[in-house]
Amino acid sequence: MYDLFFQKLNEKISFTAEEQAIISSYLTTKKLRKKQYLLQEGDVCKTIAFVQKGALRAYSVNEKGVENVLQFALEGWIISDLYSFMTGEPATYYIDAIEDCELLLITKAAQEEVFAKVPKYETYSRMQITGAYLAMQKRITSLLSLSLNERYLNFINIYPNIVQRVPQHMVASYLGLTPETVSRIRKRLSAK
Amino acid sequence: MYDLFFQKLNEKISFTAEEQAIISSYLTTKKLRKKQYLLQEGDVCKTIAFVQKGALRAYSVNEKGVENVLQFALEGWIISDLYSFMTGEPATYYIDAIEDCELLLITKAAQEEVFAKVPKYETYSRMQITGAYLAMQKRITSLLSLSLNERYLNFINIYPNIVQRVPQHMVASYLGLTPETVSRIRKRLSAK
DNA sequence: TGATTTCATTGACTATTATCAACGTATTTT
DNA sequence: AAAATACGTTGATAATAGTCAATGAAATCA
Repeated sequence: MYDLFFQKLNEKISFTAEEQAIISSYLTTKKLRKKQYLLQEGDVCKTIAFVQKGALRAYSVNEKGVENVLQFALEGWIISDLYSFMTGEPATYYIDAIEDCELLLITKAAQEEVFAKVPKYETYSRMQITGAYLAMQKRITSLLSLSLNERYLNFINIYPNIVQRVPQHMVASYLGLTPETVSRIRKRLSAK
Repeated sequence: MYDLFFQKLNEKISFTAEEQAIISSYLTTKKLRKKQYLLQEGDVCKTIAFVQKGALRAYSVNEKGVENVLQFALEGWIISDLYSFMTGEPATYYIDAIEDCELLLITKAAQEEVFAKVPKYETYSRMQITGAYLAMQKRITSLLSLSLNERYLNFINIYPNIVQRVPQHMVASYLGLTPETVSRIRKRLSAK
C-alpha cells in the first residue's frame, strides 16, 4: 500500500517494520482527479502530500491573472504550501492535479506525534527538506546565470519525465519564460 | 560569548543551560578579515558558520569569470556550502568576508553528536533549514514574477541592512541584474 | 600622502525577449 | 459527433535590459 513512500524513506534512513507501522497509522490517502485542487489560495494548508501516483503543480496567480508555477511533483515527491502548513496562515498559492493522482497525507499534528514516537522520522524530515533546499538553490543558480537555451536544456536534463507529462506552457512558467519563447527555443534546438 | 547564537536558538525552541553548555562545547570560533575566504571552490566545506559579527557572501564564478551571488549572511545568519557539507563533495562556490567577521563553526561530526545528545537541536536545525527553504522560495517568486523595479524594491524592503553594508554590484548580482541596471533603477526611483 | 584600484554613474547602441495577433491542431465537453 | 476550449506555433513589432566605453569619485594600498 505505502510501498513507494517507505522506499523513499529507506533510501535515506532504514526504518524497522514497527516504525513503519507507527508511521503508517498517521497517514491518510486521497485521490484527486485531473484539474482538481488540493489547495486553494486563502485556505490553510493542513497537510503535506506525498505523491504515490500522478502529477501536480503549485502555482501562484498575480493581480493580472498570470500564473507562476513554483513547483511540480511526480511520484515519490512531496508537495505542500509549507509556509501555510508551518504557520497556519492562509496559503498564498494553489496546488492542483495535472493528472489523476493518488496521495498520502500527513497533518501537522500527526507529523509532530510521529517525530516524538519515531525520532528517526524527524531526521528523515530534516534530510528531505535539506534536499529540497539544495534543489531550489540550483534552480536559483539556473535563473541567475544560464542563458534561456541553457536553462531549458538544464531543465529537460534534470527532469526529462516532467517535460513529457506536463503542458509546455507550465514548463515555460516554471522557467520564467513565455510559452512563445519556449516554443522558439525548442525550434532552435531541433534545428541543430 | 555565544549570546547571539543562543538567542537565535531560543527564539525557536528553549534550551536549558545544560543543553547550551553541551552545544557550546562543540563550537569553535574563527575570525576573518575583510576579503578573506571562508571557503574556496574545490575545497570540501567542513563546517557550517554562524555569523556573530560581520558580513559574508557565497558566490559562484562561471567560465567567463562572472560572479553570481547566491547568498549574503549578516549577524545571526548561517552560511555554508550545504551540498558540500552534506556530501563531502568539493564545493562549487566561494564564501568570503565582505567585512571583518567573527564566526562560530560546527563540523558535521560535531553536529551529529549534538543531534544525538540534544535531540531538540535537531528539531531546531530542521526548523532553521525549513526557514531557509521558504526564504529561497520567496526569492524564486521574486525572480519569476516581479518587474526589475519591484524586485529591487522588494529586496531593500526585506533586507534594508544588506543594502547599506554591501557593495551595489553584489546586490545587483544577487538580483540577477547588471550593476548598470541597478544604478538606473535607483535613479528612476529617486526621481519619484 | 600620493598612486592605484575599485566602484557607481551615465550615454549610445544592440540584442533579446515579451507582447499582440492569427492560425491550425488537439483535447475536452456536452 | 459537434461545438467549444485549450494548446502550441509562427510572424511582426515594441519594450527592455545587456553590452561597451568613458568619467569621476571613493576606497585601498604602498
